[in-house]
Amino acid sequence: MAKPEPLADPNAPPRDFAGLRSLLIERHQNLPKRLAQVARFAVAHPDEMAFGTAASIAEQAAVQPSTLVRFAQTIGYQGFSDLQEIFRSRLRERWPDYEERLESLSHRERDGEGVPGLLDGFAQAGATSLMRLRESIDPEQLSKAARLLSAADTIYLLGQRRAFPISSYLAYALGKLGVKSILIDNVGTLGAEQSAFAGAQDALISISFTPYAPATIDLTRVTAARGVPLVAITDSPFSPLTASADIWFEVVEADFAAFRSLSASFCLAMALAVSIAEHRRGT
Amino acid sequence: MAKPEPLADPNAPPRDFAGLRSLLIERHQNLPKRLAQVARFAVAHPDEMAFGTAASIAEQAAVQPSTLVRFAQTIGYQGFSDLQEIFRSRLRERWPDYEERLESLSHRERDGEGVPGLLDGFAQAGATSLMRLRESIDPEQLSKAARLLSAADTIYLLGQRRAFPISSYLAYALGKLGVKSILIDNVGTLGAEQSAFAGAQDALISISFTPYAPATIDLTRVTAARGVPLVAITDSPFSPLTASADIWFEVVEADFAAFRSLSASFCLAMALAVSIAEHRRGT
DNA sequence: AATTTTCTAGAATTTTTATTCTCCTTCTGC
DNA sequence: GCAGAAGGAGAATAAAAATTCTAGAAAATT
Repeated sequence: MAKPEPLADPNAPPRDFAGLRSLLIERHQNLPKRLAQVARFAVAHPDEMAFGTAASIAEQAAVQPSTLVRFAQTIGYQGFSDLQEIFRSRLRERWPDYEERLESLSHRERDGEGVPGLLDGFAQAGATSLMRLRESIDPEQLSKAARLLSAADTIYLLGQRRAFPISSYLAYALGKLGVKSILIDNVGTLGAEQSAFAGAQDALISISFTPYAPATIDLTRVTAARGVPLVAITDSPFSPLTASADIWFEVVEADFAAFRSLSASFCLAMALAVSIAEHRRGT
Repeated sequence: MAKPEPLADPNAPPRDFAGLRSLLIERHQNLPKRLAQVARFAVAHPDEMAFGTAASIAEQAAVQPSTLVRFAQTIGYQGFSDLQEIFRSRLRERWPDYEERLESLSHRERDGEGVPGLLDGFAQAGATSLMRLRESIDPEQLSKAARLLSAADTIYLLGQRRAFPISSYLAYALGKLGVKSILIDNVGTLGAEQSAFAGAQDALISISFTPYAPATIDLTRVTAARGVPLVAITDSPFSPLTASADIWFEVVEADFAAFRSLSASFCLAMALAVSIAEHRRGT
């Protein structure tokens, strides 16, 4: 063992931002003048530390670029780039990859914490999705969609595979709200027949996420081409649904363990259903 | 004026993220193949665009680094670095902190009016449900359920009306995870026939909430009576499902505008599905 | 089908950026 | 106030990154 592995090295620098931050705060007073200066700057402007180049940061912190390197090395990192990685990771919201997850999952399982980790993970993904949804949906769009849909005689609902739970839920909710709707469930591949009588006086809600189910795409296209107003719920502006949609919503769901949440999509669906009913009542 | 100032140049590329994003969405279809590919990647992974180097981004987007430069120049930027600056500025601008947002979520309800308030309301209900779920589910129960279900030959899935989205989602998720399952959708009231071959070597997941759908109750009772192990997801200890269940989970969903959230139920379903698969893999 | 134009991959080049090194300055302890 | 050590500035170097260039492939046009 000529080269001791830094597994539990107490001098090893922290790999996460929180740890680094407290380390800087703690050590900052017994650091040489310039290095303390850098430490203060780093704590005060973590964003700059993440994005800037050594030169630009040095200028703002009023030190030499080389001082930044010395600083990083004094703290215990390999160099400035190594240190910067920590600051960048803070802004990266990305979940660890699937493999890494599974790895840690099976490790924690031994300590009797495996399964609850799943529950927490999905709960977290769901909550994140809901937060994002609130920020990304334009109320005006929602209002417009509700107006368009409330004018429809019958609302046709289309969603296959992963989107099917949402379309079937909409059928349930609209029914309860007294709004006439037809669920195109494509049983027996009768989707074309189920949607055959939709006309310009009706409307269609199509829901599809990557990888877009061909049935949804095709049925949506032919139905919209017949002049049926279309509201789409999908996950990208490049989705095949957006082209023919009168109004479309982009819902980006967070994922965990390779499974995307559905919380945000359901939330939007519920809001849509209720606001259609409100519009109808107001008429 | 030898050098015209690009003040109101219509060809000038946007300097803010929102503008860039819509520009990409708009132009992406009349862009060459590779450049369109980059546009899609950029919209889908803005974080990567902000952090990565040209080489790393190129690899992930499956193009050449030089293509990124061409892309940036085609859009109107000086080069890749110039373009990247936009993506970075987005992360610099505002980094919303989680607590603050949660706070605003619970307070905004009061001054919510009409349609936008709906979205917030459902988001809040969903988030609340998820929080409660994390606290109320006993990890040990979940683990036991996963063990029981992973021992089954075929997993039968039953849920009607409001619970149907969940059972149909489970059919999708288990399929993707390579776990044999059958969805008892009761089409044509053929539920009894669909579940007829379930035996002691199989298992049943029944999902039902107040007011419990008669079809779910009846089918569950007769199937469980035949000795099929039963895991139930329901909303009360007094639910008609609990009596015959080997393991049951109580999921209490928050509601808004007379509609109960489904977030927690989905979250539990996902956790259950993945942990069944984990158990299987471990065997 | 032929020709022109546009587009792309990959190598070559230039530029930018981090790091190292040397020499000078500033403290510290006696 | 002097010797010695530690700290710091700035030039020099090495590494990495972006950009440009060129030949060839693909697409569009005639």
